[in-house]
Amino acid sequence: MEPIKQMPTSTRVASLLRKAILSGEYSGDEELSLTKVSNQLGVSRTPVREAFQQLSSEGLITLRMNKGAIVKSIDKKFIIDHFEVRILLECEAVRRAIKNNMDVSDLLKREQKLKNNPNESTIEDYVQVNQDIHRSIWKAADNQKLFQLCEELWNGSSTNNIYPAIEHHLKSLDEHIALLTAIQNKQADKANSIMEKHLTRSMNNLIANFDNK
Amino acid sequence: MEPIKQMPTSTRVASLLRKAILSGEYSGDEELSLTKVSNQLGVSRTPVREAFQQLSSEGLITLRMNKGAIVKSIDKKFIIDHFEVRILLECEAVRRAIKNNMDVSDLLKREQKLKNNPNESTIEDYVQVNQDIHRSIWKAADNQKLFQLCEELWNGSSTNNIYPAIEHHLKSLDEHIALLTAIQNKQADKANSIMEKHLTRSMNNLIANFDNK
DNA sequence: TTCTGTAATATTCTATCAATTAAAAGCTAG
DNA sequence: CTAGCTTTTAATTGATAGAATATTACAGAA
Repeated sequence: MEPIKQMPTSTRVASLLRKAILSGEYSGDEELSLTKVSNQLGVSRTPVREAFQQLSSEGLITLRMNKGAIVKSIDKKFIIDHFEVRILLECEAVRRAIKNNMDVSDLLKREQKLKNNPNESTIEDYVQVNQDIHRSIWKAADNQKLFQLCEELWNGSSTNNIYPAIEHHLKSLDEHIALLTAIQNKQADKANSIMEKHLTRSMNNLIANFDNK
Repeated sequence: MEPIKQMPTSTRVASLLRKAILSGEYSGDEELSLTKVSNQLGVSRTPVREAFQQLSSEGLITLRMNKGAIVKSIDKKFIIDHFEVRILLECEAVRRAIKNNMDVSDLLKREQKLKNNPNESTIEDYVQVNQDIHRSIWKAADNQKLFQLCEELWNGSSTNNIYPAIEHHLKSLDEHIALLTAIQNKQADKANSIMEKHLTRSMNNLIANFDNK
């Protein structure tokens, strides 16, 4: 038996609420009752409190002294604002990764493998390699703060938490290969442009999905 | 008697620890004991825990499951990384502020007043107008996420928390006037360049101060 | 030396107490 | 009798302390 490594309750609660907020289960400006959430989830109030603070620091809810929390309304502008910053930071990360001679050979191999054997791969494989590529780029940029913010924006981006649509990942595959190739050839401007288009497409995908509800 | 509006304990503790960490009172990779801190400050463990999470989200400490927290080592690279991202974001904010026709007349008046009456102004006045200028620019950029991150970086920047040196603010005064004027005249590139120099000077100031200890 | 079991120590979660806020009932004045 | 203000009351959050759980250190045996 594998001793399943258990997440802390506060983190679990935060993930749950994050998912719920980003997927639109709470309407904007709705009040989040601390006690209600704790009762619904069957946990104590303390971990829920901690989850609230976590989400507050991510900008998904706002806390008021002695008055509880209200959820930010997730509208079109929210998504655009989010991705504009993501584009700014991730493009900078790509530039720095190229300057630091990032090694992309392993990632390229994995992407090629996915491309050649599309039927043997699960959706989780795509998600995993997708995340690995982005994380590797942030890492190669060699700037702790930049890495931290990229990760924060990644987690707050509903694309990865909610709708890992298969078509989206298939299109991303070609973009990723082009991106990695550009990095390998040290074509900074080209890599930059690909990254921007890649993220813009993700954003539009999300907005379209958002408008349909 | 005035009913002083009290900050939550967790926020107070977080401020205390943030100041301590940024000013180098804790050596890098030092373990922070939850119970010790709570005993030292004479408060319960819960608010300290919440403060830890706050600081963790700011990247000043790292938490490990059931193993407590360790403080990030604040070295030269930490400061450089921090300011490189700040420059990236705040320069983008300036560009957007200009595009959105930011109104700088009030801020310009306040700066001129400070410049003309240097003796009637306290250090707090400089700090206040300094913060107001930057915040106004972020606000005028009209991007919630960008604003949030700029504020986060501002708070995590030791310049404002620790050493509000008077000479630094005097030099900043001229830079601010030049910056605001450039914004008023919609000279995006110029404003950008001024902002970058301004922040770089802050950074170098901080590094010099850091090396002296 | 290496592995295992026990003890100590620190963290995480729960339950209770205290303080603040919002609302409802009651009272006075017009 | 109604409007407006005060007081009381209900409910929610903030803080504290104790119970449960996980990790680390150390001692003893293979």
